[in-house]
Amino acid sequence: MPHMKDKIIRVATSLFHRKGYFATSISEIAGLCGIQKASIYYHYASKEAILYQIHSTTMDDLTTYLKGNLQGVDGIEDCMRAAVRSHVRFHLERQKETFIANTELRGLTPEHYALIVAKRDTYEQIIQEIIQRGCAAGIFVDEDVKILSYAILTQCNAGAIWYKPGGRLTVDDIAEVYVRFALQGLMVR
Amino acid sequence: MPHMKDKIIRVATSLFHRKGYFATSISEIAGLCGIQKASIYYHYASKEAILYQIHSTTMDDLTTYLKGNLQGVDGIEDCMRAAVRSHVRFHLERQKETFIANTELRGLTPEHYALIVAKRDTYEQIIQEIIQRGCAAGIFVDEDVKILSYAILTQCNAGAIWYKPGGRLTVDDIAEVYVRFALQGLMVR
DNA sequence: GTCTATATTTTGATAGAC
DNA sequence: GTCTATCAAAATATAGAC
Repeated sequence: MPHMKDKIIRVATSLFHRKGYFATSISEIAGLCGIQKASIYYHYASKEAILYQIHSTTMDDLTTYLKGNLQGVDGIEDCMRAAVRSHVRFHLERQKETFIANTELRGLTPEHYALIVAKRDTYEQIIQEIIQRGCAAGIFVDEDVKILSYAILTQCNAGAIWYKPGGRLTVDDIAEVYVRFALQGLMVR
Repeated sequence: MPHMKDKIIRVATSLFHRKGYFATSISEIAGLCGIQKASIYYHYASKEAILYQIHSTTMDDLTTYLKGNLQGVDGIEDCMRAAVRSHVRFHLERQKETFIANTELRGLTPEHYALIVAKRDTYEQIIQEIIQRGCAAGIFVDEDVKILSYAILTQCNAGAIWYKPGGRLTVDDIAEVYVRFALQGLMVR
């Protein structure tokens, strides 16, 4: 991707994360890119197109990352560990984008909204299928699979809100806390 | 509280929840209240004052509700159950307000932001103290107390996002799922 | 307490030169 | 690929009549 088109995404991601999509203006994005606001429209058709791009690549990368981390893993319990670990790591390493993906859905056009929700459903289904298999096998607790999956995914997202790179705990430390907590909550005693 | 002042809050809460604070205009709020936008300013000094009012009463009510639900409860484990139950119920019963409280902090002035974060800290400390006592007593797992508390609080907030009143599960059903899942994750085996 | 009218600013987006 | 100039619409908020 050309240089400026990339830079616009990086700057917009930073601003959308800090101030929110609606509170961020095209001129602010342009200003931090060192160009005039009219020049933005050479690269993107609208402000919403920038938001959609962020959503789309974030969801694609998240799903690709999960599939890669599940490759060659055997056993339901280990699959679940790998899935939680993958989810947490991605959310901590791409904090700003995942925060936007979780909170700025309302800025999308109805068409784009539907596309992103479909991507999200695909991702969640991979996780839900693992939980489902564990419940059916009797090694996971007998609770509502959707509630369990949302609970686990959301508690991990929390990390992306308070995590500060370079702090007391590393990404791997935090990921393992969530893996242990989620698995302890899931496994029957 | 007088009639219209109340109605403005109810209408604004609904709009902020559905469209977000920045995407909602004063004229939309006024329109749904059946008055002109200028009349809003007789009741509130600014749009931000409306948002602050929502944040402030929601946090106060949340904390009051928790304290009431902990009254007379003995034992660390039962306190934790009561706390999670209280948290989930409040979030499901006051879905719109708690969603705003969790996602629209950035619309506040720096002064109001500091006040609301202080209220939130007070609330979290009550929960963290219970977890701390459980860890110290050796009945809860030996993990980072802040991570655990954020994980539990956030996973319950998730309910407020997807919960539809009148659906398959009642508020109490859902609360008990979260109580069991959180406690199972916390208790040492 | 609500109205009409308006001030002021800013927004997203477009046209056309270079 | 970036610029200047500009449009049209919408925003928050205020002034003053009733």
